[in-house]
Amino acid sequence: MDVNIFYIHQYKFEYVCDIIPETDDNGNIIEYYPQDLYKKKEFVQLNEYGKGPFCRFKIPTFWAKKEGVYCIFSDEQLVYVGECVDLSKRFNMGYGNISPRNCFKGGQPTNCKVNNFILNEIKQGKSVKLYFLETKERFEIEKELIEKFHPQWNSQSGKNIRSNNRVLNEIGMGVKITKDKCNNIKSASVRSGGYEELSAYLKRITGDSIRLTFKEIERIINRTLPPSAYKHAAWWANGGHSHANYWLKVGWRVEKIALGDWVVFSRK
DNA sequence: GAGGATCTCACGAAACTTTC
DNA sequence: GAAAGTTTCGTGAGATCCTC
Repeated sequence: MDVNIFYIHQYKFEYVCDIIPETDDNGNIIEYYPQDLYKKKEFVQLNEYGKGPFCRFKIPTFWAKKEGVYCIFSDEQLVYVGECVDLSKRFNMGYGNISPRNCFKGGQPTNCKVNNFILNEIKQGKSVKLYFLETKERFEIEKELIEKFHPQWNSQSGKNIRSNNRVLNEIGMGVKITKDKCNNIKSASVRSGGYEELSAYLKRITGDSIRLTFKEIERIINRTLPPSAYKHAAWWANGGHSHANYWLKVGWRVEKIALGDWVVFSRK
């Protein structure tokens, strides 16, 4: 019997390693608080799991560039299922090493959550083991396992559904209702929140790029920008939001952004 | 109730830093 | 200088809130 093989449902997972946090000379786990190192910490809020403490750990680099589904077990109990395109990166740069930025909103709360949970399990004397299934069908299998086992650390909403839709889209079966809704310019113009004025303004620009301050944009749209525009760079992403269509549809994209200060638009 | 606006999550790419 | 490691940013997508 191969002790490195473990069947979860009908899938053959390989044992990767035990997760072992770094310890000091006395064998005590080194806990750290990377959020203190973030230069802009005064301007952003910690995410739900950003408070820490966190630990550092690594898995063998043998697992680099391996795409598939991973499972984390705590004392023989399946606690988390995830997917990745590179297992080594996911753990050695993601879960195993929390960067300062990731403790804050707009960072990677899942990394914080999993790292902190692993630390707590190990502090309670439990052993945390990692298993991996190399597969291209990572989204489908991840979803299937989460639905079947309801692992404690997996969130119940958002990602799983998104992953499923991503798969459907990738195989050409997705019905992109959300995107179609966003592209419904006729109704959007009725409730555009002033962004039509921004479209019109950009349409009149003759150069290839323009830098506008937040105040200038507010004057153009004749209202204040929403708080999210000040807090989240994601608000300015070129897609994924209905308001982005107001600059995209006239051939512009956001090139650079200084939150709360200015935005550089450039022609697509 | 419909649909736009906002918030949040998650991944990967890019940029930057460190090590050899 | 190249490779490896680390950190930050950009993007896409779903959930929820809000307005009409």
